[in-house]
Amino acid sequence: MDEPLDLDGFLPYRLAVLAARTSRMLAAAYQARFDISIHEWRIIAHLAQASPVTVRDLAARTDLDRPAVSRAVDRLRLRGLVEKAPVSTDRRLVAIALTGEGQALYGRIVPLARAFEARLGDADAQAALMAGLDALDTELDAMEAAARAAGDRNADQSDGDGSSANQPQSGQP
Amino acid sequence: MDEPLDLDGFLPYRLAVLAARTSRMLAAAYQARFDISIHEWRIIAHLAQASPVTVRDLAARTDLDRPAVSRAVDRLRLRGLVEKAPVSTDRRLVAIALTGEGQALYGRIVPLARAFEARLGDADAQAALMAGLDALDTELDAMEAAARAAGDRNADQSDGDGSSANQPQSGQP
DNA sequence: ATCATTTCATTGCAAATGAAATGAAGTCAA
DNA sequence: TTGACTTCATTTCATTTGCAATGAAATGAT
Repeated sequence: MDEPLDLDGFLPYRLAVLAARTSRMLAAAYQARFDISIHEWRIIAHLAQASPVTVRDLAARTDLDRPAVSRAVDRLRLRGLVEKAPVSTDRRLVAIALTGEGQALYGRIVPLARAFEARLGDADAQAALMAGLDALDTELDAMEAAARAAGDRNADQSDGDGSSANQPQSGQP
Repeated sequence: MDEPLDLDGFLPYRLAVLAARTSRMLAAAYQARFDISIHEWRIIAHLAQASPVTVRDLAARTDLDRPAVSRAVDRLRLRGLVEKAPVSTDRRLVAIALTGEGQALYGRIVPLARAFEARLGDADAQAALMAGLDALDTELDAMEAAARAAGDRNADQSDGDGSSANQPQSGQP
């Protein structure tokens, strides 16, 4: 090895740090006022968009693992923000939806989220960044597909549940 | 509120999900083989670049909070990968450096990291994404500076330690 | 129909994390 | 010099998370 990695020029690192920072700053807009964690907000936002949703689908859509979703949903349920119902066609499934109270809370947070996003740069800059992220998404999909096609043992092991969780996500662009 | 937020078009969300996914897939390249967590890798990578470093500076550079750094460093120390030494000029400080073993491990992971990055898109695409991320970084800095200048009570509270941790980071471009 | 396998949501366990607290050391003002 | 205040790394405490396990339900093969 000739030179240490230059972290500031290393894309995965740069992406991770800025994403964490962005999340933290957005969360600052709603956490103290509404006592909602990042995971909980993400779940609420998805439920507001498509409802009811199963744990499995919610996990895929939010890029969270299923225990995390299950627990976050239970926390939200304790606060009357979401409700769960069995699915008659498949008794394994649980249908999760926002309550009226959850909808109201969502409506109060959305303006904060929009205002925050508006400060991240003008429309052109944001469009450019989104295009870059879309391209990255495509590359990651390709990498995962290649790993599956190769039947590579290491990749199979490390992708494990992640691969199956991502599959429906890729199917819903 | 007229319409629910379109999460796929919401930049902070898109960024968070792709960053998490990227990190997870990169981590898959080294976690099973070397039993190194994402935080630990980040710390090792920084120590390989600049050493010795204090917990404070390491926390700032890795965008982690100080307890997390302190603990990760202790885990790495238990494995003989890093060492700690007091700083004679300021007894509060602890100087952290990679051991020979830590350097060797770093050297084995770097090719994996580089190979992973190379698969994230061609040089032009990556450069465009990095440019977008740099612009975002600038916006986030500006937002934090504005919050501090306004002396806004809410922003001060939620930024708290984060602001002071980010300060040296901004000063080392 | 039976049985093997897969899928689902939840739970258990151990480890990690975040916020607050702590005690030591340093800086600054009077 | 003393005392107030700040900074540092670590620890405590409560909570969350990740992985594995679990039991129920569904699917597929025979």
